[in-house]
Amino acid sequence: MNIKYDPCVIENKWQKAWDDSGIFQPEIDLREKFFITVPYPYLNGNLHVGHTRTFTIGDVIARYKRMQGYNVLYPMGFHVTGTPIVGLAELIAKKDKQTMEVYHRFHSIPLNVLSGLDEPLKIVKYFSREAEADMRSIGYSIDWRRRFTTTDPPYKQFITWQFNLLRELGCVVKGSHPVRWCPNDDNPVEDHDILKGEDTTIIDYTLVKFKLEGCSIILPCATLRPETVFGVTNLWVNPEVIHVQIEVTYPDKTCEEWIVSRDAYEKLGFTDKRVSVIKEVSGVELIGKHVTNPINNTSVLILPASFVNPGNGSGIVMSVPAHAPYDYLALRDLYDSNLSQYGINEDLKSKIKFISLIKVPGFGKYPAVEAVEQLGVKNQQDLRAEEATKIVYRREFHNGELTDTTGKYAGTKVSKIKDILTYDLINSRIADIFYEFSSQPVICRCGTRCVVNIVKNQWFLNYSSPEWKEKVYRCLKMMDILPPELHVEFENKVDWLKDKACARRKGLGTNLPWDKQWLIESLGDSTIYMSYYIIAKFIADGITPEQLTEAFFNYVLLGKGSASTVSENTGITKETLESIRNDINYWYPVDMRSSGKDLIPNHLLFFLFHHTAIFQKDMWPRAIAINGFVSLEHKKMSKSKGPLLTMKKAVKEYGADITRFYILAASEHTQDADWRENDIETTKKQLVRFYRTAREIIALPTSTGDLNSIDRWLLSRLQHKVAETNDALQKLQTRRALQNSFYLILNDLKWYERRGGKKALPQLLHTWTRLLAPFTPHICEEIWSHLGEGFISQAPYPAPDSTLVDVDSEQAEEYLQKALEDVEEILRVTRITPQKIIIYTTPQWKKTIHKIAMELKLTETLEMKNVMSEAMKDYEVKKHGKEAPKYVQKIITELKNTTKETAKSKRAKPIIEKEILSDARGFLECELNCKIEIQSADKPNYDPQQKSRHAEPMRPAIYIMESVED
RNA sequence: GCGGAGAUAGCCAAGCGGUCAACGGCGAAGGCCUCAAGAGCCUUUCUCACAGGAGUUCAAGGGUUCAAAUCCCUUUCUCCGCACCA
Repeated sequence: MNIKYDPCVIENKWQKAWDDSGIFQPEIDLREKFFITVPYPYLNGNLHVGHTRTFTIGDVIARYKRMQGYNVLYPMGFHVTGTPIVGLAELIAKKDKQTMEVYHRFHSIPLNVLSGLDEPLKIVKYFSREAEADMRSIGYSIDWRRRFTTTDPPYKQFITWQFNLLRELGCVVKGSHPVRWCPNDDNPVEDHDILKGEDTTIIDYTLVKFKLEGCSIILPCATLRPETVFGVTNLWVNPEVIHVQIEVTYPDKTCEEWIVSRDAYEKLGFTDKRVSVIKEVSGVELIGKHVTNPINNTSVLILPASFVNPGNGSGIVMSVPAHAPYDYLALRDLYDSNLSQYGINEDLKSKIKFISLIKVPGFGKYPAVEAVEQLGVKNQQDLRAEEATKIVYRREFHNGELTDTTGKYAGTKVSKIKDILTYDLINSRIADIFYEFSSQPVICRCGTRCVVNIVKNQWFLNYSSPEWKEKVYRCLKMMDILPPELHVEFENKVDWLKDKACARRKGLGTNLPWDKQWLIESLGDSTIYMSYYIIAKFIADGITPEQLTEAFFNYVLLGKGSASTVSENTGITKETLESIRNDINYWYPVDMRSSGKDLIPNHLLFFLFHHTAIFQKDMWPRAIAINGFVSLEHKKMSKSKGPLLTMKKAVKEYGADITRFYILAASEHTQDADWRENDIETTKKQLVRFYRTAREIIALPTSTGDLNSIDRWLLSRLQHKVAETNDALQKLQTRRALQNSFYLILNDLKWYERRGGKKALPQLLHTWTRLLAPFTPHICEEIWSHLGEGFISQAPYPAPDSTLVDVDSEQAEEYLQKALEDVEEILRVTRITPQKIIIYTTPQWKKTIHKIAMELKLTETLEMKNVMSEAMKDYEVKKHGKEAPKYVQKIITELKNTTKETAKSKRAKPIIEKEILSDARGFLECELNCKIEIQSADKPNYDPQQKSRHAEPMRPAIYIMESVED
């Protein structure tokens, strides 16, 4: 072995050896299979340390399972479908400053190469080559024969088949949905295209149609609480605002006349209705008129209110003073004002009767009134009005129930009513949906103010279907989710998932087979592609896209039809077809999908939905594992803005094994890992050290003779670490696995060497190297090449060997460590320079009592009198009859505070203290730099300070003689 | 707002009813080794203590228990997702 640890040399060597031997290119055999996948990367940049974490976890499990004897398949592909790559090409083509800067600096792309990446296909080609090189350079055990890109023509055939099938199965429906829209670009606005208002969401208001009395003109009111229509006492119109009377044409050609604000008119232009202005109407004109509440045909008055914002909703607001503090306040403010200018002369106080429609604990009939009074809100401008509103809305929503005022809806929970009522109102044509941003304005990068647009005739995957969801729940029930606490999260997300638009206009991808003007949305085409890895291997052997017919996929993936018929139709030989089908049967389903936590509410969900829709139960995924993100020195990474650390750069700087080790040990499961320069430097030192230790052990001459206690101790301790590591890996706890397989073993090794151990080193290394192989495969191969046969990647993974567990030696060492610690502590506290130290072993009578107490603890009869009566039968104890009760009392208190299990484990064979101390005398003298004498507390030769009294089982007494000159 | 995760010593982070003053790592201090540096090794790192001890801790407050960092309740704070974007 080379003296110096040179990661680069070792890693290149073994990567080549793996590649040449094809050991990561599995074929069907008699072994049990294990199919593990991670989400393929999206290629709008180089792979970074975030990918590194997810992919390395996948690789560790793949390697672990392989060493456990499974036939493991770990494949990889590339995702390029969608808009970001197209967008990136455009940005590069026009030499966008930030893009060039980020991709040059953070993605480490030479400027001359970068400027050439001005077309999507060039980007795909460049990054897929880089990504494969990166993943090879970090030593992933990937079967590269199965690699593909989502725009490959054969893959498109696969997607085409999938979507045709989904449509046949009734999973695809047509509909429309609201999106953020830039009228200038005439396009939906994505998050990164937004200049202002990124956090804005689209809210769906219910638009209730009040009819102006005496004509058919409609005054629509937008509300988030449609149930309150039962409590409307009046409408609010802003007298300052000029409204418009418009003609509204529905898709079914029916026409209505509405009066709304000008803003609302413009927004309506982007809905599924056609609108045109008839004339302007001032707010003042409307005030004082009456409208009919469509829900109960009551007549309500229109009143003036300056708070009505024409930019929000329809510009006309319904007033529910019983349940809306603002409405109550506005009304109260009007009580004393003169409204005769609007032709209103009646006394509002007596005319307008509040209508209660929600019953909620903690409030009486009119929650709004009560809240306003409790908080002492003065008027509409008072800031506490907002607080009152929040309190009322929240309580009503969560605990409220509708009263008899609402007729057939009485008794319904407020939290459930919105969907039901809106549906009913729309059906009877007295309401409509009106979309609005949650906050204004939303500005596109081009500077234009965005609107909500309804994209019409869009294709949807109907994830909201209860039957489909039911299948997914069933699938989840059978699955392992790691960490298990996320199981609930998955179920919640399934519940929450609604229909999802699955077609888009822009980007790379596969056309919707039955409506070619649409492209299949990029998450929809990444749901069952794990099965395609199995087919991909055969496609590489020369099958053309034209041969990949629907019948082909139906046969190989679903087992429908027969090989001979498909062979006739496609020209693919029957044997090939059968062997593809066999491969599918063998490898599928996916045994584990390991992924970052960001993919839970989208990709992983769709992964489950599509599998349950397309495949039979036995092909449904078996497990999902989730991991967290990686940050850089506490800062969030960003592909497009930086900071970013690429996999390439990390491997180049530190080497594959160090990078792998570091990222795996940095954190567990869903917790985020923070990449720190300083920490990875120490990881480097650790591996250098491991290498050196291994080299030294290998160079050791073969030792003979029996193992000593300390050797047995080392090997015994090793078994616990092996067991822990295996357990951690089963649960995908890479951090815990490394803590045990590396740091804790290293610490044992330090103690072992300090104690002068040597004989067990080769055996330790033999196990240790294999234990670490999944994490740091290259360095382990290198060491293994001096230890064992073949590749360590194929060597058996260590399992705990119970025959090597040696409780006695572990207890002996614990005893010794404790004794040493005690001496050191005394020395520290007293600051004595010792001349000689006498250690007194436990007297026989205490051992006897200890033993009796332990036994009684196990039978739950640990009482003073029981111990005493039993102990006093012993002659030695009797001799110490005076001291005995005190010791018994002490031991009882101690044991009361421990569990039975602990007591049991401590009860193991009583150790021979004298022997342990005598064996370790040389060691102790050396450590403490003075003479050590061992005496028994039964009859000490020399005990000037009566220290021997302190001796107890597992804890000797100590007397330190001070050096005279100090 | 909804849903999820979390708050542990200077920092990262384990523990999730008794073996806990609390694994492990980093950082810091002292010592050994060395011509020296680095590496390595040992010790210390909540407070107090010249005999192996004692005291106060695990976001805050309350509770259950013989026993709580660990279980229950309340409060405060942090992070993540909430979609048509991969």
